[in-house]
Amino acid sequence: MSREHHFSRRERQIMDVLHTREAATAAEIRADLPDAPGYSAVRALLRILEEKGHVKHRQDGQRYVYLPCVSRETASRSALKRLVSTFFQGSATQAMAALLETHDTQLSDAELNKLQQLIKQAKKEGR
Amino acid sequence: MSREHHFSRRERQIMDVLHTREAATAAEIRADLPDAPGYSAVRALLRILEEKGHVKHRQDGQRYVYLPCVSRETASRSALKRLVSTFFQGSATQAMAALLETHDTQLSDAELNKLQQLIKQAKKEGR
DNA sequence: TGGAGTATGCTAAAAATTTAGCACTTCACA
DNA sequence: TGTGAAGTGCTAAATTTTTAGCATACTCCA
Repeated sequence: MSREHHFSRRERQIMDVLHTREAATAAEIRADLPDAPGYSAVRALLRILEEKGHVKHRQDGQRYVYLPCVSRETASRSALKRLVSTFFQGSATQAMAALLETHDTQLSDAELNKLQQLIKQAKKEGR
Repeated sequence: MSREHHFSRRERQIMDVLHTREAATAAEIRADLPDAPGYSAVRALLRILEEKGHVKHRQDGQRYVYLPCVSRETASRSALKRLVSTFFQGSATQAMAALLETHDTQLSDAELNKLQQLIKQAKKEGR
């Protein structure tokens, strides 16, 4: 039993869908899946993910709505961490620089201001 | 033949190792792999990855050194893009905020200054 | 020169993932 | 009230992934 979240390909795809949507039915998940398989296949995967403790469901009327066990925030943090360590030698700054470059055309002044604010705050808290 | 890089679990692990190290021999890769399998297994995977065009090798003396076909920069961009869209509804700003929060204790003033600089620059270029 | 050490190539088997199919339940409503 | 639509549970099969094993080549050096 390995500790790490070594999701299989489909498992990861499903987890991604669940994290972007927060919650979804099997049918909705299926709709978002690349090369979507049959409905039963999705449900089988969900059952497995549930057994492994990565997903839970609640009953909504007569159908199931699935959600990740881990909050989006937690999951995003660990994903960021992995990404930063894989591609940026652990430097969050480099990662942020890359984000700025890639998305610069889409970032409004308002957002840039917000970032400046955040950085100022970080400076204060840093000492 | 699907367009997307739907790596299998091991394939992804290997690609990650290759991206962090830029280049590595089969033995080195194996050493970095979680739950490392046998040496032949790693080599087999590398052969597959090479067939699929994700990895190439050059001969160094009498052994192979493997490298990703795609530069770290390119790969990191697409990884960031995916992550931002999965967890932050496409908002790079939110992702950067998360990076600031998670790593704030580790960010030196110097780095924060650098970031401020980058943001200023983005502002200028933005208009 | 010949044996240990370290490589690669290849193939087939083991294990895991992924999938479809069938049986059954519930609900809505004609 | 009975028929279709939409859902779930479960099982077994198809496919992919993952692995080990064996044959072979090359280098280094005693």
